Amino acid sequence: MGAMDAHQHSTTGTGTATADLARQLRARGLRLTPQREQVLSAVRALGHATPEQIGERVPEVDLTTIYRTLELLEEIGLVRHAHLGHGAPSYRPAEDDHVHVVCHTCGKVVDADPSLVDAMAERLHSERGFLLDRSHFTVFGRCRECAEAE
Amino acid sequence: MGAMDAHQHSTTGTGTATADLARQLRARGLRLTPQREQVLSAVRALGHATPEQIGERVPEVDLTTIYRTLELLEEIGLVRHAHLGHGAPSYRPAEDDHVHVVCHTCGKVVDADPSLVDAMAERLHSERGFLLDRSHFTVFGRCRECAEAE
DNA sequence: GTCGTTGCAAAACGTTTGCACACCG
DNA sequence: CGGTGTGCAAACGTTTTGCAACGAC
Repeated sequence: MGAMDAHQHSTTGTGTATADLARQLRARGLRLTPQREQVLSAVRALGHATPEQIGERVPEVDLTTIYRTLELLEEIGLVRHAHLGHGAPSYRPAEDDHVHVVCHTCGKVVDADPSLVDAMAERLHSERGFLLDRSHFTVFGRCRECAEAE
Repeated sequence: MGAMDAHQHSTTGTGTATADLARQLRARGLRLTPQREQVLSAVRALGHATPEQIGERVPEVDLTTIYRTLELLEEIGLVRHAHLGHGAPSYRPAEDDHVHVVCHTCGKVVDADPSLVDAMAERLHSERGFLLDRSHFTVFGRCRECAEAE
């Protein structure tokens, strides 16, 4: 089991996940390996995952390789990461474009619409010429439940 | 050298930094120690600092104590921390209320006005009852200089 | 004198590096 | 076959923990 995961993320329009990967790698003179397919597949299946969680799902791939692969996949533009707390970063498919909202008290993570930061992005751009990276972005605070429980 | 730092942060209105600290500690049955005064003093003097940088400024205090003290000072509400990059967190006096804007490319950190996030805070609150913590907040992206250099 | 607090040593945690072998193209 | 990619082991930077001694109140 394991060879047949058919996540139909409509990435670049044409082609499956692996085809995207192969294309991007070839364009840079890099190689398509089973490990790279497996790690990308795991990220797509998990949605949000730390390097360690990915390692648990693909035990046959060494953790070192997972770190190196995630870095590569991020350069290629197939995955992204964000820091959702004090621990390890969380990786996800690049197509999942959203802003993370994390409760300091209960640790719950909610995905919010990227448009949430549009006003801020606009202001940073016009006032400072700063281009905000919406994906690498976490908002902390207290969720309704935790606020009420206090 | 060292004993005379007179940072007149108008904290709770009355009293000096140490008086604030002593009051807050006593209210919880905790003790005012030289180490706690020194660490708070260092944070106020440095403005932004990692635990290690604080340790360099107050070498007679053990790093372990610095970690424990920063945690305590944050609970008490006298300091705050934010994550400005992949490394160690940065601590600052609680009175310094601002939002951090960090360039991914050159690493430069700019302090922005807290009102920058007001629209987002308002929306999160009305739509989800979420109370945003403005101080623990970092915005990543690319600054004008780095964007132009590309 | 009590009990909160400290320093030291060691462990834990997440990540990176060096190197010989494996295998994609 | 050549050079990229992998696994293993070890180093690394940061933070936490356990414990005996210390000192604020």
